[in-house]
Amino acid sequence: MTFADVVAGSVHDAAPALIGWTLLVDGVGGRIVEVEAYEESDPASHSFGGPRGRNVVMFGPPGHLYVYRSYGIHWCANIVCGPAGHGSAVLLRALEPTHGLDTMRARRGTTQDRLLCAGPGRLTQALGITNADNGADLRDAPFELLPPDHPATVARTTRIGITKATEKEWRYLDAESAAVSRRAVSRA
DNA sequence: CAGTGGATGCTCT
DNA sequence: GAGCATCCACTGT
Repeated sequence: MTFADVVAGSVHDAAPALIGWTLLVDGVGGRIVEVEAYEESDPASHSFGGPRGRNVVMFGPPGHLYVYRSYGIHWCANIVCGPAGHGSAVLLRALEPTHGLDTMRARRGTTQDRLLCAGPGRLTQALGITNADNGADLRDAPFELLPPDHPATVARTTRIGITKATEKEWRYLDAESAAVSRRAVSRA
């Protein structure tokens, strides 16, 4: 199963299948341990209501990056999934840091390795992903995607930080990783 | 530990 | 002008 095959499928198949892949930007990054799925029919999704403004990348080909600014401060990164034109994407919420730890510590200004990539805003800061990467093809440099070296135990919960469609269990995480932004058991 | 509020910019399902 | 797919510093137990 190549990365292109994974992201070409339905976002609901692609999201859990992406857990365990390693994402690197210029050789810096880690193992994907937490994602959320968004699609066009989903009121919580930026693609809800069709292609307009910032969301046009979500309706493009799969395997590209969709980057947006969150709360005026942070960048958040998504991988476009599904057949082109479907407006679905997977939000990257947490990585387990494996490559270029010193670079990530410097960018994040912290020595707390547990929080280096635990959260969508932290992750983009650690990898140096910004608006300039919006629409980039993840098959091209400086990006690299490496397949899982061991199978992950994938857990499923409701999504974090949204106010619409909060009942959908479209958040997927590695149940055994300590690098996730919030544990599977912590429920409101 | 938990809970609260400020920072900050883009979109307007 | 309001609301937001967030994070951090601060407060009070």
